[in-house]
Amino acid sequence: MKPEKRAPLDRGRVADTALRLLNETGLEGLTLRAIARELDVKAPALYWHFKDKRALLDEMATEMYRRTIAGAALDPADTWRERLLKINRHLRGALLGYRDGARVFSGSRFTGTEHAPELEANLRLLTESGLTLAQAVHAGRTTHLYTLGFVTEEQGVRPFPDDPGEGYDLEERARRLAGYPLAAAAGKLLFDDWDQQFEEGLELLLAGIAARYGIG
Amino acid sequence: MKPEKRAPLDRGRVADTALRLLNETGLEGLTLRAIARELDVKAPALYWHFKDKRALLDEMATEMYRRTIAGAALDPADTWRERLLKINRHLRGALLGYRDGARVFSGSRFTGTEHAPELEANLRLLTESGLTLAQAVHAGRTTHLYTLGFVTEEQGVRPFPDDPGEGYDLEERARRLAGYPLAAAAGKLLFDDWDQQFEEGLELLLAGIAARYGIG
DNA sequence: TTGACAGCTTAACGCCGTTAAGGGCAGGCT
DNA sequence: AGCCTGCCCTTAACGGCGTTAAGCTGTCAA
Repeated sequence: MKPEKRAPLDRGRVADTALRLLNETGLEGLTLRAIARELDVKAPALYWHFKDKRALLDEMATEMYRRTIAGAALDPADTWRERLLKINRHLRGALLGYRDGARVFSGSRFTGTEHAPELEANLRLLTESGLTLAQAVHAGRTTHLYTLGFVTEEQGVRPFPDDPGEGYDLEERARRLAGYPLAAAAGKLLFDDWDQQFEEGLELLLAGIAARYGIG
Repeated sequence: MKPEKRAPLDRGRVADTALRLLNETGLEGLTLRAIARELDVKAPALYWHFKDKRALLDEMATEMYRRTIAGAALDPADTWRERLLKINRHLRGALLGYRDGARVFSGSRFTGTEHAPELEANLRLLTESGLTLAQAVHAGRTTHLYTLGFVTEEQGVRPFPDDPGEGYDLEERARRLAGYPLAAAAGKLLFDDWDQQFEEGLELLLAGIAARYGIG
């Protein structure tokens, strides 16, 4: 009965395992020791593959991005509108797929240049739709940062991807805000139906891009 | 020679001191021991005033918000456009006033109901400008989350409030992105002139609100 | 057979948030 | 005067964290 030798690690396997573990533990509980245990290894072994924990988190964010664009199926015949919608919906979907996904993602920097082809394609599509390069950058970045801000908030209030409900006591909130009728009434709008909230914000941005940059 | 007795602590003094210290140490270095040392006290003393570190961070965020609206000078005669501009510019300014300000702020929940009057006033102004309550909520929330996302990114790239420059090597970036001319050219647009970038995103949102909700 | 080097372990360091237990000191009651 | 109560803080310690130093093991080329 041999001890069933483990195959040697590599950056990819570590990042994959860490991403899987993230959904069980959350960012707080995602320790190097826990990741190492999952890989049947001791914590300092990870330092052979990553300079430090930041580098591992960066790799995780990069992998999240890889999976985002892999599932996106970008059609070169998209209109600028469809493209911006797709990108941001897929980004939100990918971030929601991991507990604390938005916090991990927006705290990290990509490790390689794998994001470049997609960025290039998007900029090309937007400029060919009649935007200047600067306008295309503004449009892409503003929607991107809105999406990050939105999902960060969403996951702050509703930490678990599959959790249907609140964790946030709306009744209690309404009681505290008696005397502020509009603010109180805003509660169910603010903490309900995240999908529709997100879509509405995107629509506002797209309408603004169309109006301000004069494209259809 | 008496040991010059210290006045007893309270939540406010602790939060103030922690906010001041935040600018020296950053969020990573903001430990309970460091805060306690600054207050001439030992770390466990803080647990008399706060249930745990989260509660202290929440109080810090609330104090940041208090200072934001204190400096805002909201005019009841504002148009909806001026109001949304003011709110979000002031919010960004306040967040930029602290190292990791956006991360502290968006990871926290307010401790009281002090934000209610301002929220109520803003909703009233927006609805009186011709928006439904739901539209007002969408407009306010979308701009708010854009601002949070923007400053989070901004402070991630440029951690120090007073730091004029980059920390981000644009030349090296351009070299890596050779072969992706649009992406490469986007670099100086992306990492330069943050003020103007922020304003442009706000303008997109305001244009979208005006267009989609049919107000002037 | 030797040597180099990749890939891992063991041991330890200093720091973290947090808890348990108790000390000092003010003010009111008897 | 003596005592009690409750506030505000200290000392000591716990388990866990990221990280480093040093050394062990196996593989493979010379």
